[in-house]
Amino acid sequence: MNLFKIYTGRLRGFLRQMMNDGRLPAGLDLSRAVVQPPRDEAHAEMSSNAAMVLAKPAGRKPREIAGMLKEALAGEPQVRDLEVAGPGFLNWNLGPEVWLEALRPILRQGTAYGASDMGAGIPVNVEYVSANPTGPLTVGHARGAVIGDALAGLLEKAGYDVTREYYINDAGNQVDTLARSTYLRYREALGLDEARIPEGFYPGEYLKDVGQALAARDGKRWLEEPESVWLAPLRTFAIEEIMGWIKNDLAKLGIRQNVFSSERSLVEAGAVDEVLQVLEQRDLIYVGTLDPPKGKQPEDWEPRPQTLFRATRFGDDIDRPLKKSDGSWTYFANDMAYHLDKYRRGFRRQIDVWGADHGGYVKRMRSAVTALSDGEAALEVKICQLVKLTRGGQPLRMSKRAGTFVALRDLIDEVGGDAVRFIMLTRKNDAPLNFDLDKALEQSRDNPVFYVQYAHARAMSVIRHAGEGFAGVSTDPPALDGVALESLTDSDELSLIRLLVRWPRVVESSAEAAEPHRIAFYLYDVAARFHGLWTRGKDETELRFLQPGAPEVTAARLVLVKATATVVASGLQIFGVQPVEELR
RNA sequence: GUCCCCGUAGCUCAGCUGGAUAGAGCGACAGCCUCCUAAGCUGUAGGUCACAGGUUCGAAUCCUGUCGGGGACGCCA
Repeated sequence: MNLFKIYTGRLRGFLRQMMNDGRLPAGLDLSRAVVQPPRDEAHAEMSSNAAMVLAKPAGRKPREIAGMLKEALAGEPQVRDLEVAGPGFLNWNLGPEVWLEALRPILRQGTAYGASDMGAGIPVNVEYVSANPTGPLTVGHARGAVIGDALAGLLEKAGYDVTREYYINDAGNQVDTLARSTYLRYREALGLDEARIPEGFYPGEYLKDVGQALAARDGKRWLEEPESVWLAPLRTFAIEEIMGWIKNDLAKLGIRQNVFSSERSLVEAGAVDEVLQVLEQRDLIYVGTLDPPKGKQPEDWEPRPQTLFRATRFGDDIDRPLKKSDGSWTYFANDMAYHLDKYRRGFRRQIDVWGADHGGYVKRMRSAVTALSDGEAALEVKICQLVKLTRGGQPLRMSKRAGTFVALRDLIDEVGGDAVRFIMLTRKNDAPLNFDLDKALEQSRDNPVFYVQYAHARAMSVIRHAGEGFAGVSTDPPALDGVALESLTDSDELSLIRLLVRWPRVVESSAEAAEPHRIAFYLYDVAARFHGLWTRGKDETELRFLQPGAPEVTAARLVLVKATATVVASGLQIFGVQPVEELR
């Protein structure tokens, strides 16, 4: 149920008729001819660009086509105030009863309202966070986590079959370094060494906890053993420990991924060899020597023949190495194996959410997915820009080396998971984000979490009041469903209704663009109109939602209030944020 | 040197994939509480959409170039 979709369909029906009876040339592409809310609500309630879009291919003047459409649409019983405007827009209004009736599905469907079948159950894999298991999550990771999870929720709402996935980078040098660093902390926990962490080890204090946990579990078991014995078990132990923290932090944000894929398991299962096979079959692999990188030149650069993937065939800038000089696979080779695995699990559409520092990696990975799937699968990459933490406008220094980086759990403890989630979604993923700790706690219009939650709480407050002191008015959805709505006539009421009715459209366009932040802005907009209406009731008491002595009016307004709360809750659900019943 | 992202009001940012007179918040200024939560609301001021070309009925949006900011550039992940 999406009014704009319905009218787009009708309009295209008329256009097809015109093509059939020769008033328009046959074979026109109608896909760009749509019915939308106009940019400026003052113009009309509905608007179509059809005449302008079709003018050129039809060889007719926009206003001429618009005129024909106007005539056709004039026969629709609900359409009124039809007019051709500007360069060829066709504008019209619907009778208020159409908008009022559109409120009912909101109450009937509850937070399911806005769901779409656009995705048609197509499987989509969204991979996000995928932080190295070498330390706790930072604020930077949180952004990718939140964006990825909200995107997954959005696509689900839009009818896709979404899998939420985390790729554990538990292979390679970094986790070996983790194991060695853990060993030092383990000795420290047993009182053996002063904790002086040499160069080349992870200095983070958090590893003390891992060392102690290990000592508690295994006692002195590893003390006399050589590295070759303890490396693997300590690595496993540390990774499991830290993944536990990570999952815990994610849970506090309401994020639960369905699948955790282990890089090491994939490699050990021979997934990289399969990649090589596929590449060889398609002649996409060769041994060659790369030119040294321009600009910042590594000191130890020497030309060396390497095993290369022909990424340039798929739009990358250079071919990419698959093997390190010690003979082990590059991260890229492993990652190819992982994405091949996702493809073989049935995902033709894959989305990865990465940090800004991986921007240079996008082309090669997209190339890889195209190559490995022979063009059947496509990878989209959402790059998340940096988060700048401030407090009262003053930047907080974040340095991993100095150990003063802000751990995600500290941020959550200070401002709460919901605030973290919502604020991280108030910017597009590819724009930098300022996160002000004071703002996140502020209870003002400046703080979008609060502002949107307040709208929901206010709505619920009205419904509570109605339930307490209004004879003849029921607040149950089934009872509200039968209520007459004609008394909703104020222009601000109708304007709020039109905004609520746009919700399914917002879901679809946001999902199509893979931009969850649009939901945040929409919810803010809904909140603003609701607060506005509320406050008008201060002066104009006849506009208050609850009208003693007028049960019909009160009931109709309760439908609107309930619908507002429902749409807000439906949006927050996509974000994994709990709508609050009241503010404390 | 190459590639990617960004540049919109004093500040922080939207702008529905090319539409009509470019919109919010903050800050500034002027107002609104006997009353469903003033934790809110209303109004005013503020713009060469970085710049220059191009594409077209129409450009903040698409293309090219320039300037400015950020990120990336074999054997880290």
